[in-house]
Amino acid sequence: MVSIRIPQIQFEGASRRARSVQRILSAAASMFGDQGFEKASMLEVARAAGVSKGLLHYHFRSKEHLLIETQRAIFKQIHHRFDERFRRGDQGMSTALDALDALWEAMVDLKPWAPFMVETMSLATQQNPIREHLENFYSEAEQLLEKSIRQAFAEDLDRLTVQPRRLTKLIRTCFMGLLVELAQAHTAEDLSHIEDAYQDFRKLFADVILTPPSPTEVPS
Amino acid sequence: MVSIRIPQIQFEGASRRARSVQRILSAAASMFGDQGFEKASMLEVARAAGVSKGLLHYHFRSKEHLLIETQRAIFKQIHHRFDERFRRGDQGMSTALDALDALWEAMVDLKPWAPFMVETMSLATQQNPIREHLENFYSEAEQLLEKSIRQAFAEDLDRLTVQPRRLTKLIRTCFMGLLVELAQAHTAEDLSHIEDAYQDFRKLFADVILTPPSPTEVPS
DNA sequence: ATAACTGTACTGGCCGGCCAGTTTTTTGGC
DNA sequence: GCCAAAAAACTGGCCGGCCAGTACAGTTAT
Repeated sequence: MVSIRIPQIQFEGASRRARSVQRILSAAASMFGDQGFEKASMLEVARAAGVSKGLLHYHFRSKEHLLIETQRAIFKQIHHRFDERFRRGDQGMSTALDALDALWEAMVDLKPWAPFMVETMSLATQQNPIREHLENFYSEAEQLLEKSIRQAFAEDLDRLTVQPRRLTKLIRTCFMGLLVELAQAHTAEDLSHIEDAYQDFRKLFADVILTPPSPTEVPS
Repeated sequence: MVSIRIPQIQFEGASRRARSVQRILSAAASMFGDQGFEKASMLEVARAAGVSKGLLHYHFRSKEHLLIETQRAIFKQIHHRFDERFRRGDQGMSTALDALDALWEAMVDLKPWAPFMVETMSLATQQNPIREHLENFYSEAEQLLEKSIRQAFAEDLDRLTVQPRRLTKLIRTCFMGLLVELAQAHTAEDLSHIEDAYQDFRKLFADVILTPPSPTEVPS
């Protein structure tokens, strides 16, 4: 039997309905991440959530709808964590690098969901009826990222060597890579390597994107 | 019916057996990439390869073995393309950046297999009997990358601001991200954005990793 | 003569969806 | 408060279809 570690996604409503839905969504993210969408059965998800299989179809039209709603919940969670870290300006969070750190910390916090995210990344590349939905989520996340970047870099716009749009794509790609690595990490050593990688990315951004080499320096 | 575009993986043996195996492997990579490993059926793979279902089980013990062999063939292909680009020193390919370009070009050449690679990345994060095999492939690829990096940077080792081991992880992460983006790209516009992202990565590496900021410059 | 290959038929298991029936919660009249 | 009655939430088993794998007798290429 697979380890059943199910961190809760969220606690918004205290109604019976809301609680059940949350438990199902959390279990779904776990099972879909651990076993893959196709391999994980509705019965297993139900068992992991501690409810009956019928209830899954009562709250969600189909297995695919369950996946979509799970994805939606995870993205909501990411946005929430990101806002929480970044918006609470209690530590002078104002520079672009702080925003980057906020995003990274949100991702590390949500590491348990990384395998599920990678699964959806794979599903988004395949030919299936839910691809459009998944792409929309990623597109929305990218727009949020771009907005945050423009906001975070507001006071440093003139120091930027790369336009915000292009910088968004670059950071998106970085975090895609980091997400995959996070999902594959098993040991604490793996994790520290990934943390190193992030710190290197951070340094690259700090040195080149924000602070272009002094103009007196002549490139080869 | 799904589009059946099946670029050949390889043409090494001209024997009937070899030809059949190649066609099956190519079809498998296509179908597993398009539909996912679980969803794609052996019958569909057989049809796409233009052979009978029985032949699949004649050459491969099981569906999982077919996946492993497909993955092995793709990695072989990547190594081959990389060597082809990098080793043929007909254009003064000698610097580390040229090696990076060679790797990138190999990946772009093999873009049709990107969805399959992403699928295996996802499978590698999940709990299933083939994870170990997939991880081994990725581990071997990383070792090859590190070897190439040490070789490519041989004459610039003293200019490096990051140790080769750590640089390897960083580049691995970059290319993981780029691979995911490649797999999701549909339009030529998408592709050009990804190409931009690579060029930005390249510039970051060129400016910071290889050419540290002049020591007179004082960081904040 | 041997290896490669086809086509069909069969099986054993799994799973998504469905539904008839049960339990819990809410509602509203008193 | 209290108690039906209605509504919502929930259960568990059934069904039809799909699919990996097997078996095998016959066909084609080397």
